[in-house]
Amino acid sequence: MPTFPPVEDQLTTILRGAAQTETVADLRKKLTRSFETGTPLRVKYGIDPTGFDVHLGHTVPLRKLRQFQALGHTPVLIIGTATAAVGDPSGRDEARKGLTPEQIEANAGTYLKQIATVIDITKAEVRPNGDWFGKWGFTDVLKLLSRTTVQRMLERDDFSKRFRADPSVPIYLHECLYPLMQGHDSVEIRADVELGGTEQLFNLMVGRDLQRDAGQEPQVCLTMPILRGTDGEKKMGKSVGNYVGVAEPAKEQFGKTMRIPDGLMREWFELLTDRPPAEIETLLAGKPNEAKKALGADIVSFYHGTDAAAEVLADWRKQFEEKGDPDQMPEVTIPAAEVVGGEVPAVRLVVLARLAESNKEAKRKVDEGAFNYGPDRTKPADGRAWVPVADGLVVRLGRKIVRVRLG
RNA sequence: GGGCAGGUGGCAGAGUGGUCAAUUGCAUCAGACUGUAAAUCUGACGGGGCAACCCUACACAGGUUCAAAUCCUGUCCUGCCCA
Repeated sequence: MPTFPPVEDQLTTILRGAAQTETVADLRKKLTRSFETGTPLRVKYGIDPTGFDVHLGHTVPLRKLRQFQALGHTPVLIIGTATAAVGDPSGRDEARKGLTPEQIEANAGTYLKQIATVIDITKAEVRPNGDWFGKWGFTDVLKLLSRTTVQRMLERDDFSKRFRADPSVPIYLHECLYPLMQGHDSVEIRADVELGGTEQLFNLMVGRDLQRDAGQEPQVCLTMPILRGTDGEKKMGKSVGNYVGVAEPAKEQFGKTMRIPDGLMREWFELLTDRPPAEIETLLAGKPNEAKKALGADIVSFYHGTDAAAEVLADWRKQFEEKGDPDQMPEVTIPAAEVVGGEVPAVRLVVLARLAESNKEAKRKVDEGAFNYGPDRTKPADGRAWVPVADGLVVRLGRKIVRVRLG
């Protein structure tokens, strides 16, 4: 029989960092029973495979799931293969576009791999909700729909905002199905606890209702604060482009972290690292730059290991504090045929090195003095000037830096 | 089904026959300053060309015109009101 830490200790861990818990009393009850009977709680977290990148925003609830796992409970991951086709309206001011089955299928695989960096997926249950919704007939859908009312749907903030906006923003009927589907997932897997961001509260609560209807004990809904993205304003998200992906290279993760506004550091430390509160306070009281480097190193260590973090940090110092070149930089191979007499026109070089998307842009950047090359950071006189190119030449444009290989 | 209002660059939102590759704000990129932060200032911001100029673009398809984002017809889509 599995054994668990004392109930009150578990509660302390679980509630740390949580935004809202519906309800703590229910949670205590479930934990107590679990402790007494040696039965792990089933902790649900759902993710819709709507893109290729799992980002740090997703990891906030995932890290909570990891804590549950560490305490001995069972994570149940719902891969929203069915729900992704609908699109979650939560926190949205417009409809999401549903995805095609092919896209969903492709995304689901890469998602799991990325989620595995946060929780031990071999000891978790992974359930695509297409497994049950795929078997549904129209009468099943009708039955699910009859569980709620238009009034209750309109109560939710996302919808009422869209409804009242002038001009109003469409609310499609299928979007109303989403919370019901998510709620039904809880019935299927008999969830004890469901995790989500604060904007998920409505959806999570629907699960409670549906479970009650099905004669199950309602799940505990645990919401985590929403992580703001690199811009320090908006919720981290794919569409806004303010995210740091868990699968990104160490250097990217570190660089993006260094560029977040200072005011965001506390939030990120608290939601993305395991640092004890006292240490966070000490770091934040010190030099912001040092604190941010510590934050970046924490994040990189988690996904790429401490060695990678040390390497990235060393490169950072080299590049920005000693104004040199980092050891690690991307390489771009340019065809030898482009080189005439050992030289290439500046604009052409910028394009070939993929530092700019078009000749126009390349020319502009060269004219702006954003481009330089070689150890002396030579700037060409203008876009037409010929640049001597040898294998291994380092070229820079703004903060982008690339080593050129001849091929 | 009927009436009305709309669909413009990543977003918001001007533009109602040539002066429009399209004002402005946000976002983005770059330069200066810095801690690759913030704030501030400056510049850029469809593609090809050194350039004259050419090509593509203002929901989609046609049409009128020397000339269309702008006018006409049809299609698709959205909102509001009525049923």
